[in-house]
Amino acid sequence: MTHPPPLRYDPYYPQPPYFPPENYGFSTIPTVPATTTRDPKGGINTLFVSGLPDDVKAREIHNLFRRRPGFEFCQLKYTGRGNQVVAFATFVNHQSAMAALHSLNGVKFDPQTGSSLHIELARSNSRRKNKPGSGPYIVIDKRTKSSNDAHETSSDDGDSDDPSRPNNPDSANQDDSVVEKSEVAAEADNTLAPETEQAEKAVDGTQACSTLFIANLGPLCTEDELKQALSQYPGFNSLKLRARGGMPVAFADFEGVEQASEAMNALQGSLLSSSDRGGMHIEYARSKMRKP
DNA sequence: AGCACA
Repeated sequence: MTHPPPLRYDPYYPQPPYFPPENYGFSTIPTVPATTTRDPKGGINTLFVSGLPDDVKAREIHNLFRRRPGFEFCQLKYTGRGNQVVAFATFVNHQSAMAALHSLNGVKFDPQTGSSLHIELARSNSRRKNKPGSGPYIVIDKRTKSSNDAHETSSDDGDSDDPSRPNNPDSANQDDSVVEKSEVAAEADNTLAPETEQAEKAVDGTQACSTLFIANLGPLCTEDELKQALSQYPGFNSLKLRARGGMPVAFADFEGVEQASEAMNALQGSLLSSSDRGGMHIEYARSKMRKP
């Protein structure tokens, strides 16, 4: 017998996906914010990425998505057949996943070969592996050492934690419930580099800033507790916690926008021990913290 | 939905 399903996540969902409450080596960072799989239609927050060269590294996939607002983690999967490599990138919500999809779909991934990315919504959300020590990206290598390319059936759905089935882009998908294709014309021949210098804007339109605004904190949140969580990330400078009336808010200053973004993406929606109203909500602050 | 300190 396993544990009874916790109803607190979504009492309206008949079989809520169970996210184990263990923290993967971290004391203050939970697994996934509570926004994960809620409604069936807009609830997909994982992207399916194809069109990758066969020598792609998981690190490259991670670097491709890590700056996108709301990014959580990704996994690279070497499928058993041919040279096909696919990746999955998971975001905090459907909205941020779509934003990343639109900004990266069709982008030339390798100028040498001219291969460009094809990104669509995954058929189901990725779940973080239970294995401790899993970093910000995960590699699944199903390539067989012996030549085994004569099989027609996909043999990659053996485990239940398989997030989504990669479909061959050349063959028509015979699903009766076809995932709607992205409305972006993928024919556009844009050689846009993924790392173009642009004033990074978050999903909600806020301007990137090296100071973060943190809300949805519990009334008993302490500065030390928050500082402990933030100082795990490089470039963390200082923290200011101020309680205005009821809910406290905080400002966390980082060396640069990049470091602030990293911390925001990593900590978005995560719980502190003092949290009582759900995970932290983190945005870019409207102005940088003054120098001490 | 909540953004201060100078």
